[in-house]
Amino acid sequence: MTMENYTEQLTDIHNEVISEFSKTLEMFALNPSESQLFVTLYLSNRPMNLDEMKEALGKSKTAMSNATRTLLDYNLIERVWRKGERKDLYKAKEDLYHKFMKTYVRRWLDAIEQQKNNLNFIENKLRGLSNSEERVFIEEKIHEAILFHKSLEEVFEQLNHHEIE
Amino acid sequence: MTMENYTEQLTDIHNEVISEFSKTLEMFALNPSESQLFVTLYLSNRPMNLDEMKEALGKSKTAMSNATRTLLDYNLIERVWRKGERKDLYKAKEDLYHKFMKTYVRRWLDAIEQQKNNLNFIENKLRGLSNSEERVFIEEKIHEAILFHKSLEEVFEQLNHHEIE
DNA sequence: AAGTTCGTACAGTTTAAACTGTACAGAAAT
DNA sequence: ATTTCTGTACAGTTTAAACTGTACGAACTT
Repeated sequence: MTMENYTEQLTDIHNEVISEFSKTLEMFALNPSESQLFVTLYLSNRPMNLDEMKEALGKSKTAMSNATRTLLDYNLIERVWRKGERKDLYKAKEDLYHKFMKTYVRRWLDAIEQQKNNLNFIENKLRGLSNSEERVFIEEKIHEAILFHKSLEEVFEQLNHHEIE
Repeated sequence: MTMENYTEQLTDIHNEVISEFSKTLEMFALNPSESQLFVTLYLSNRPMNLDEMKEALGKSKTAMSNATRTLLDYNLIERVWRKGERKDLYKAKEDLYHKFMKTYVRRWLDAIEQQKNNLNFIENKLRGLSNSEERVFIEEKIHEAILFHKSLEEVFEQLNHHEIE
């Protein structure tokens, strides 16, 4: 096998991993650039700067800048300092599974809690109205919806405590 | 309180519930029409036909037709027969939480499994290549990614068995 | 201080998702 | 058999997300 062939095959595999892995990450409300960038950093044996990312994914520098910021927010990557290096460097965080679940589940739970609170507020507003068949029916439905949200919260809380073997 | 005022307030509450509850459902990869339609059926005390849905949500009949089909696929609503009624009638399924989690988690798991299998395939392809520092490094990363997928599968499997109080 | 370089804000473009209106096939009614 | 009605396929439009290129402030270099 020639040298060109070998590195070419490695590059292919590299791209295939990005393609597949990022599909999973996109399921967790990351957009394509964010997902692909994370996997790229994850597969890199050294930290990368914006220009290298841009080169690696064939996208604009702005897209890379935005994606890094989101991934930093989500605590999935970190900035790395290196002496004499002017450009910002980033690497994927270690301990992928825990970091990922923690961040993801947290965002998820926050959103669900918000909606649950709003439903509670609506329920209280409804209590101020006088009785009617219609009112009682809706009240019951809202109550059930709130329980549904509570169940979701409960089950996602469990994800936070689930240990990887 | 006048009668107009009363029903108006009930309508407001109705809409607020649709607004809030559908946000939660949208988090589970349902689109706006599907989410809103589900909540509408959920809050209705009787089955609805396409024209009633269209009226209730202010959207096109085509949108309602598409949304019902998806919700049927996801097993979240069911068709109801009524004597002498020509139009198709639909209602939300009972046992919201279990139906919802089951469908959702199933779709989720199927997708993750697919990507895990693809990563396994890539890993095997890599094994065919001769050794190098680069190869060993990537191989390790792919392996870790597969374990990540396995953990996700495991934890989502648990959701299927989680019981509502 | 003047000149570079870096990251990001912003406005504009492209691409994809959501939605609409029309037209039509199949079923029901007359 | 003809007409009416219902659900959906399809093509086209609107709206939102993703992305790009330019411009510029801040930080660094000379």
